[in-house]
Amino acid sequence: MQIAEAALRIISGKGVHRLTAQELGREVGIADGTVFRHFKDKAEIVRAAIAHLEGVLFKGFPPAEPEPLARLRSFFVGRLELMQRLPGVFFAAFSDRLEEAAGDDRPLVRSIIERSQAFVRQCLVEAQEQGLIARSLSPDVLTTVVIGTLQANAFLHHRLGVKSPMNPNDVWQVIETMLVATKQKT
Amino acid sequence: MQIAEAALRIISGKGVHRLTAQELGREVGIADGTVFRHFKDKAEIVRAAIAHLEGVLFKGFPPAEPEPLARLRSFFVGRLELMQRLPGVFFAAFSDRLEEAAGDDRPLVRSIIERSQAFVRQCLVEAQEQGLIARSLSPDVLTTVVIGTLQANAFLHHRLGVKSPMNPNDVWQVIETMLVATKQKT
Amino acid sequence: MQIAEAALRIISGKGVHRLTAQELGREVGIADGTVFRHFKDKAEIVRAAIAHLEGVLFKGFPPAEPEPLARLRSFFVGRLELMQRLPGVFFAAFSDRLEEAAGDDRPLVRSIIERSQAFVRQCLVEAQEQGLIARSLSPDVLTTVVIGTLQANAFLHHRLGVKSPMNPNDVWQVIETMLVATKQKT
Amino acid sequence: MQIAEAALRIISGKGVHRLTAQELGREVGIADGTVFRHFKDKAEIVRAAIAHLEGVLFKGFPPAEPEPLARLRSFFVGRLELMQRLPGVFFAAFSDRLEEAAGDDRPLVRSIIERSQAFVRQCLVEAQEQGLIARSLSPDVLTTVVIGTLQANAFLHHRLGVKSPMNPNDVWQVIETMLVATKQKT
DNA sequence: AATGAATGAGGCTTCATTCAT
DNA sequence: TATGAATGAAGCCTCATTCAT
Repeated sequence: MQIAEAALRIISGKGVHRLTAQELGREVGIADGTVFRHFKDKAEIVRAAIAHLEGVLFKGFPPAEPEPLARLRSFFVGRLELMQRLPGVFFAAFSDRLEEAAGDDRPLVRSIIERSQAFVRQCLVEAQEQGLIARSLSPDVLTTVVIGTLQANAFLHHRLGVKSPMNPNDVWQVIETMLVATKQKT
Repeated sequence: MQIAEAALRIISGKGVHRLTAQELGREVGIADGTVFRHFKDKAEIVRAAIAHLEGVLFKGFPPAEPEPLARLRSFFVGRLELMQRLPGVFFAAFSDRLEEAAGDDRPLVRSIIERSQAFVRQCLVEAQEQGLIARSLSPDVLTTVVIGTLQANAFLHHRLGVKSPMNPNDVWQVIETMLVATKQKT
Repeated sequence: MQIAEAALRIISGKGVHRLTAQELGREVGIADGTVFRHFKDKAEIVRAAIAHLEGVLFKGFPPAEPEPLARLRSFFVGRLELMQRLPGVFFAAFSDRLEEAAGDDRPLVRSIIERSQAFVRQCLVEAQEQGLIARSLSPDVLTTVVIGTLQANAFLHHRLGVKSPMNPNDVWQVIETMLVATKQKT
Repeated sequence: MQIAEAALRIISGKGVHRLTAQELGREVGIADGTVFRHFKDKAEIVRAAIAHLEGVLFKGFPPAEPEPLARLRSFFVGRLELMQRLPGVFFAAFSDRLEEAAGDDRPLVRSIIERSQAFVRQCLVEAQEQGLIARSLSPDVLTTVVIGTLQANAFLHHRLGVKSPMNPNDVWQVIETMLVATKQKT
């Protein structure tokens, strides 16, 4: 739905406090009152915006590669590429703007994050089982490292306005290098 | 100032949109109008809250250790410990709530982030120069890994409400293991 | 626009400080907040009120009479008649209420005054050129005499609440008598 | 009283809406609350300001000259000179700022005006009785001409910010010329 | 469905006035 | 008398939501 998209664009680009019926109407090209012909109230609009974000983030998810690190790479690079294409939208996933807008519906936002997180963790655990990564490292910590790197990239890109974003493959290369290096060490 | 503290507490705990004069007054124990005898307007309150946050985050900064990785460890563990003591406040540093509240004063928020970032990068570069970490890895990427891990921990802790937070030293151990492992590999 | 009219009515009748959104709403028959669906803010309302005043004052302006004193008479009597019909509105033109309400838009108010003033002066200069008034008298001073008489009439009428206003033609007759008398004298 | 003076200065210079306890305190050099140690409430302050204005305007009043036109001249020139010395204060006499500030005490302001007006009228009537001015002219109208000229001068000076004010004697000369010219005419 | 005026609550801010110190 | 924090009532303005057209 156009309105959900517009809502997501506004929230992530301008902030929750700019998500008003008027602004939405202007963005979509309808009158302010008309917005409520399509959605019962603002909460419903925010829910739709979150659903829209989830759709964008998890299109083609999960990746099909059988190798856990290749699968993780695919996910990771995909997300960074998405970030470069749709910086605002991607940033929204890690921002708390959505969460604030969601009000009572925080679980909706949370599920987006947990879904990614669970996937990353699963890949890492498999990689450890296959001896690709040192087994001694806590998969929970490794998960925060991987997710965090995505997050920090979104952060730098969107918040600090970094000019030339890093190449997604290069970023992954560094992560993978570190992950597998731990094995040699032991 | 009591009000600045209360403002930071509200922003990071309940969100920007709950930072109202009434809420602030209630938190401090004064009437809403009285707030503006101490601050010209809301923007000034937010500025004070940001300054307060900066004070908390950078108390005893930068760490004095001569070894770059020890210095980084000190910073990293310190931040994670802070997070466990003051989850809301710490989370605020990475959230965009403050930034939204700051309005025109975004540079204030940005400077907090850039200061940490520059420190982390400097430690990593020194470590590379001293041969502790593989020189081939981009310091910018490594910086996002380290900062991102902090960020993801704050995220998990505050947003997903993880019950038992990880031990700061354990988290650092994993990072350091990965960083130095890259050297052996080459 | 109804609101502009009401605003002018309130400002000139009760004073700037009574021009509140509530009062305006009451006058027009809408809620206070609704006022701002039609005008961005109070300044815009005041601007509209001034424009409305200008429209009322300069309807059919300038008079078409070819003789300068006849033209001036027409203007003068017209203004005094207007004063008797719309005392509040007319008074507003000379009051500083409007100016205070206008805030930054003082030029709008000033232009109303200067326009009348320039017209009066022009008539007097022409009359001097045609030998109807002694050439020795400063046109600037004469202008203040004519404008001032209007002003003082508005003042008496509105501020001192004079019961029976003077007849506009009689007032003009006195002025004209004095103006042309100066010629004989020389 | 210093406070009364300051109040008059503020009202006539900056407008009623700037007459606040804080502004008054700043002007006089005391704290805002202290203002109410000297005056019961704001209305009392305004009353004092009006009394102060009356004192300034009517110092040495009425002039002692026996000739009515000389007496009027003395008054007229005196007022214009006052205007050039204290533009704000003088303007206040004709402005409605004071009246707005006075609220319920409008009679106080009115009496200032009526006192001047009665004096001017008296001079003119005497002049007519002595045959200095044509008897046919309505003294009420003549009074508005004289008072109005003062008013218009204050207006030009203060409101339109005219750079070089007219010479008081020149202005009076024009008025007197016109007044006495009417006699010859008959 | 669409419109846009209207409502009314809520948030920011100012200020006269009070009062403990 | 002086101070200045505190109060509480307005006033401005925004916005979600409703509703007649």
